[in-house]
Amino acid sequence: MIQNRPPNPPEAFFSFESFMQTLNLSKQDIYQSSFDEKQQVRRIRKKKTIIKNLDRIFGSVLKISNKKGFKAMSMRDLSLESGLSMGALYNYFSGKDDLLEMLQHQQRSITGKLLEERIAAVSSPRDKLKAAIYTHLYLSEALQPWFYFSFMEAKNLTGAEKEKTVASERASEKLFFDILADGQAQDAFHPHDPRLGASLIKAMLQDWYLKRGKYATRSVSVDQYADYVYRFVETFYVKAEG
Amino acid sequence: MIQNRPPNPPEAFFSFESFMQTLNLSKQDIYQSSFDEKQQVRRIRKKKTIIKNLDRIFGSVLKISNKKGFKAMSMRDLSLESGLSMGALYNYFSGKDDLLEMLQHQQRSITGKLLEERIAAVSSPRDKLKAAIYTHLYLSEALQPWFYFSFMEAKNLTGAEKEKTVASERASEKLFFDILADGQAQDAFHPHDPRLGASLIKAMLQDWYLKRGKYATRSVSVDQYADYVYRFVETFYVKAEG
DNA sequence: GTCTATAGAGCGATAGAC
DNA sequence: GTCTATCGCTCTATAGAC
Repeated sequence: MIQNRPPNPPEAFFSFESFMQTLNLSKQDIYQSSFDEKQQVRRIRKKKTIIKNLDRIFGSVLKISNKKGFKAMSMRDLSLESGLSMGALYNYFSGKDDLLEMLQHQQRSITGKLLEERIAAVSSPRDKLKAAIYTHLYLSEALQPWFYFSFMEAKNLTGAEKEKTVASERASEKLFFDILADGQAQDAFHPHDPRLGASLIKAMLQDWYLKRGKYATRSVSVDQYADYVYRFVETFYVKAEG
Repeated sequence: MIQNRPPNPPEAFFSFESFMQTLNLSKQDIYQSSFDEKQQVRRIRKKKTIIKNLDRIFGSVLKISNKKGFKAMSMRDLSLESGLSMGALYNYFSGKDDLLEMLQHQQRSITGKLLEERIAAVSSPRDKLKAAIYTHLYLSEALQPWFYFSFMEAKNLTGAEKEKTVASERASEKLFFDILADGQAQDAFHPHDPRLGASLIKAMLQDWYLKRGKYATRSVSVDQYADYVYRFVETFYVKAEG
């Protein structure tokens, strides 16, 4: 088990359990820094309080919004669900818009960071494809309410938030596009249109967080799903080795 | 072009253009019969008026709801968008609930009817798989706003409507499950788990109507998409012939 | 005792029912 | 057009950690 300088890809790279450890660290960092960055009238000093309350707030926003929509969520709903008073809530954000912005920003930060890191950690097109599929599924498993929220609320966004969301969406699709195109350039993948391919892969990844309940009912684990999706994709794109 | 007793599958079975002719007939029938069935206080006699106005109403409901959600749509919005007065509107349905019910009922009727018909028209597992994929895509292309609406509003439904929607969703997944399972039983398909397979196929079909704008921007036609999806699925499931 | 963090009534604006 | 319910948000007294 204990091993120095793990090979490439490292052991347990394709296991949800070990993925979660990495994620939890990132999440705290991002809570903290996103709160520091906005130099608003800040009266809260204790790091622990900030993280604890932000976690409650975001969790409650997602819970309520995923039931009845962000727009239909009142601040009183949020106060009730989170157990924080109206006054307390407004110490953590400057308004409903700001709250939405924070939520979106954090999801994008975590997702982008981890996807990039883990794809960069491997080298062959085949490994990159596998890493991208697994990591995306692990992320959406760990942060399912965020992913669901982001999808459902996307069409209600306006202005800068809308643009950022669209850009982020495009970037993650381009990531798969690039892997497929590189694989073809290296003669490792079959020459199927990588643009449509990237869309279809994303569609399959998306189903995991949009229909999370269905898969839970059927006791399908994220690792089982990832394995099936990867084999499906591999059969179509990856040329036989040797 | 003119041909007696077309073979199985008939010519132009896999072309969106010819599919549309079948659909337009079905749609009129269903408008008419769904309106006749509900023996409410009916003051409208002329068939032409009924179809014309129901089409306006449903079109408007979908347009507004797909922008801001069905719940957020007021009857005033609908009156404005459809060009019908509040009084006129209430000749066609008894309230917002009833309107929703009619909309859902019609989508289910058309979808179920055409899917069944067209799958029954072919016999081999391979043809059935192809017919199911193409027909589902053609349906969601022709009725994109309906499909989008149904997906987005699903979580806001209650009671009997919710149950019917869930049942319909399950039925269409089972349809793909059965095709895959039959194919395996006949030794025509590889033995990959048909349950997960049905889910993944549905996920890819779903992307067509959820991201319709994206594919339009890229000038991907429904026939191109259908071809790609089918080849993708075929590679994984269908055994080489001979 | 000091000061951070919270409580929750209250304000003005507004959207929807009638 | 009116009227009410509810919205986002603010204000300031005070509870409680140190």
